Amino acid sequence: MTQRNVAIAIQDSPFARKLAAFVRLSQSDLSVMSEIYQRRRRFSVGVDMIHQGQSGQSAFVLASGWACSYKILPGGTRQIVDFQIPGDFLGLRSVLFRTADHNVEPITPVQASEVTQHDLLDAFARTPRLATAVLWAASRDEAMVVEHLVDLGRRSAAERMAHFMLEMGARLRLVGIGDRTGYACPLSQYLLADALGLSAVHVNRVLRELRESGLLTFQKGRVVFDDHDALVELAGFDRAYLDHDGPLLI
Amino acid sequence: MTQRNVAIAIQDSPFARKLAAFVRLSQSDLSVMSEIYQRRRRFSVGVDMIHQGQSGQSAFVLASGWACSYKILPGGTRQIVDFQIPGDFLGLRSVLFRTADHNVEPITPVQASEVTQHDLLDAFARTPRLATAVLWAASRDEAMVVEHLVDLGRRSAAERMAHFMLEMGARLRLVGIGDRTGYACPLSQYLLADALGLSAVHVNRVLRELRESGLLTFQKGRVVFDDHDALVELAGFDRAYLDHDGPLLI
DNA sequence: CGAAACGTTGACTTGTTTCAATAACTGTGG
DNA sequence: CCACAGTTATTGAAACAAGTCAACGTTTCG
Repeated sequence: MTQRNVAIAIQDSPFARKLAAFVRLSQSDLSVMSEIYQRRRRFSVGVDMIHQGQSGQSAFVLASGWACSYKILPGGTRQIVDFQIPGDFLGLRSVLFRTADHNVEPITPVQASEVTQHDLLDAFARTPRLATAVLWAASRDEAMVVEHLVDLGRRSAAERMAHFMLEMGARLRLVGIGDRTGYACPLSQYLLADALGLSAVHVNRVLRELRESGLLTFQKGRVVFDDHDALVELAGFDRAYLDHDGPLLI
Repeated sequence: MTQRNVAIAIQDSPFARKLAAFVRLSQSDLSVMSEIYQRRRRFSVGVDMIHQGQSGQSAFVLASGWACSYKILPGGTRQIVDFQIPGDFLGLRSVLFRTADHNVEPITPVQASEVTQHDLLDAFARTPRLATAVLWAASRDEAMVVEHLVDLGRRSAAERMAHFMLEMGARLRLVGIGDRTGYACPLSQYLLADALGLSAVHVNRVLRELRESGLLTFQKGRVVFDDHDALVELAGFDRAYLDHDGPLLI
């Protein structure tokens, strides 16, 4: 494969497309990326990809499957901070700060490209433009975490659920999975509970409520928006924080 | 003032010290910073520094006073996402994404250096190393937002309060305000309520509880840690996410 | 086929909110 | 310097959302 072909291949990956939305990537940026993009690893459900408190952890670019990042509290309860879907970068902070402050675990079998601490710091030193793009993308992820924080702080259980389902739907559509009517969702009610700060029992009740009022159905691994507009209304969902137009830095 | 003196002056600012913790700043990085650091603006309580939904907003480096960033929900309730104290950078996302996805409002009278959209993008294009440092620092702020999210999702009202007070104490000590015994805190119980996802009435009750059990006293604008160790125990507070050692990128 | 994980539902308990009323501050103008 | 208005703090009683416990049904997978 010629240098040119490699560049073209990497340019079409969901990850490169995401970064290109922030910064125009040079030929050398792309070749650094394609180098990293080679190494693929597989992870099974239940095997931590990143482990809280450990240092020397790698970051990953998710190629297929779902993962979640979470924290465990002293009491043993956990809070899921975010879910990662194909194209997402994960574990950035665990590399930038040498020690992981959270766990990341696959929810389904996962394929991911490993980005070692050395890869990443090296890329930052040699192609600061690329570094800027990565951190810029991370900043968009932060907007999602903030929205999640608002969920937990000021939305009722039903509003949270609606907001969460809409957000995942919008994110999945951005990477070409799922459509306006719904999407395949591998999450258990326990995972939803840990993400939304609810008990699993209450998640079940809220889902029934939403189903019976004709807003949303989540059964057998599939989310169906029965009344998309009413859901948006209920959740106060404004997808502005997920979008932005064109590269900002030329 | 000579070029050299300017560099020395800016090097001593809390903001430069913060960035230098991540990346070794070059002479030209410092002069870009000192240029930006000149323009000081004052804001009174109640005057938005950044307004949700508006574009063309500036970012700021807080020189003195406290501010808070928050979101307003359709129902009129609000969720405070974070408080900013001297040395903090605020409004980064509102510049990176052209449109602000949150509000920022002073809690006390504030002095801040304005960083216009143009300044920032220009600095990013010309000194990508500086950009990396800024975004890296932003990544540490994200760790705080994540910890706050865990507060709201999985900690009881008393644990939240304890965790919040300890975190603010640690942050303030990092910039030389307050000590191990406590700190001056200009927050009202309403502000605490909007940050912790509680009602103001319940904030009052929780504060009483903590006071009566000899853990923490918050009265007349002063937080006193009556039993620091017990508080850390109650909150499950681990300040690791606030610290890190030495510049990671040389 | 059996075991384990996941989903569902009811009855009861708890933490937190809401409403309402009153008290203590803070700052401003007369 | 006091009076007054507005904001902030405090407390009680009642209402409510969500959690816990417990039992049972259903799916998934080795």
